[in-house]
Amino acid sequence: MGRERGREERDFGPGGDDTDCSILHVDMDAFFASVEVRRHPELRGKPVVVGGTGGRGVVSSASYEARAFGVRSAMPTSRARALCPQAIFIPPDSGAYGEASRAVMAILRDVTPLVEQLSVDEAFLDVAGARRLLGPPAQIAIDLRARIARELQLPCSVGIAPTKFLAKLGSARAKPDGLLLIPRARVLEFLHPLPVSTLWGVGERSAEQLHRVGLRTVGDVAQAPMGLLRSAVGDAAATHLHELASGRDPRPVTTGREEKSVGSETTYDIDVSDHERIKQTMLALSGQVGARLRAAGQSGRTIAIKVRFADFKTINRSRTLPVATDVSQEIFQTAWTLFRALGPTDRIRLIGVRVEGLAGAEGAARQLALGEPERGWREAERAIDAAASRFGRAAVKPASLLKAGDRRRQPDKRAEPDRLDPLSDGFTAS
DNA sequence: TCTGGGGTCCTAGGACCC
DNA sequence: TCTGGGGTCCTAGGACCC
Repeated sequence: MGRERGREERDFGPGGDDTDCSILHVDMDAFFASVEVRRHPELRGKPVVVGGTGGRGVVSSASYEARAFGVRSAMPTSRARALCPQAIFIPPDSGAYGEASRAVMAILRDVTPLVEQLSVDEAFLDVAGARRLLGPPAQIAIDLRARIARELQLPCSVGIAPTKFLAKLGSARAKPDGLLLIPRARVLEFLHPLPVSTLWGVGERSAEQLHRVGLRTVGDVAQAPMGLLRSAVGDAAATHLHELASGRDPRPVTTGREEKSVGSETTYDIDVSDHERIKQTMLALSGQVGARLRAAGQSGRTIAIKVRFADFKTINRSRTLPVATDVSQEIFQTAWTLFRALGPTDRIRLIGVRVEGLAGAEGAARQLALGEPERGWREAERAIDAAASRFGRAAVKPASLLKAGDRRRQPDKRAEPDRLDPLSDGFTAS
């Protein structure tokens, strides 16, 4: 096993022991922060925090300079400010990160079509088939890092190992801006001293359960009797964790995973009691979800809402329709019915709308053929989609989302519901 | 310090069918 | 007249990941 930061050639030359290490895990370093630094070069070397800057924001990404002060992802922005007041705080720009992500993934796919994208900033590659053309995996990783740095000016770390889980551990250990090869012969030596929380699928709760029965390291889990493991985390997880802890992980790198649900949610700056306000939010969220479904040519049968109360208690309610839909109006009507069924509520912090059980658009097509009443809505919404793609989403919106003043002037883009997508309950163009 | 928004997967109970 | 067990679908909750 060798660690590299600018010393790749010596540690990972073609003679390196990367026999049957054909899985690469590529993970961008402090991705959002790095993209911001790239477009604002004056920020280089400074603590940069990307995250919600409103009262209830959390940190999405922190540069390593900010991490030195203890700033971490998912931490409330207010805490990050307390830890590092001199940091530069930047609101997220998902469009920019998506664009950077596509550029990264394109480079990865240039190496091999066997790329499994895990999230916006990480992916697995199986380079077994690329060996003959591009050299041993370690060399491929070295070239890949160099190319991403040169063409995109973005740092990343790469793990190389016999399995996905180990490759992921490798990239984590190599950060920032490094590379780590874990040869098969040294897998257990690497794995067993690590804390149980390193295992994929072990979060705070499972770690607690494992600690409770005396298991603290990955080695402990590998050697634990299955009965004990099952009592701590349940049947399925026990089997899975025991495999991972033993260095086994048969999951292949797979391409083209299908999406299973599409949702949108929003947290209020101040908890809301007014159900009319909730209704407007649901209308807007349903509009976003419907628009994304239609853009993706998908539809789903199950409509789910999520409600988080002031005390952070969170509930979900769902209803499955006889026929899949991609119609915002139908999503909204179902969501609103589910909400009203709750009766009077405590103050609400978050509202979410999600469509699950996705299938291609055949469901929707069938509905169209049957001439069901949603047909009118679908056509109206398609017209809005077309207008929005020409003039922007802000140009078209449901009349009920316009504030009184907006009826006479341009929509106020800063007003919360106006950022949300149109619904067709009588739309207007501006 | 007070907890975002995008998701996936698992469990468990009840309904319903055979 | 009382009752088994398997399979599938639906709903709710929760853990987890990035």
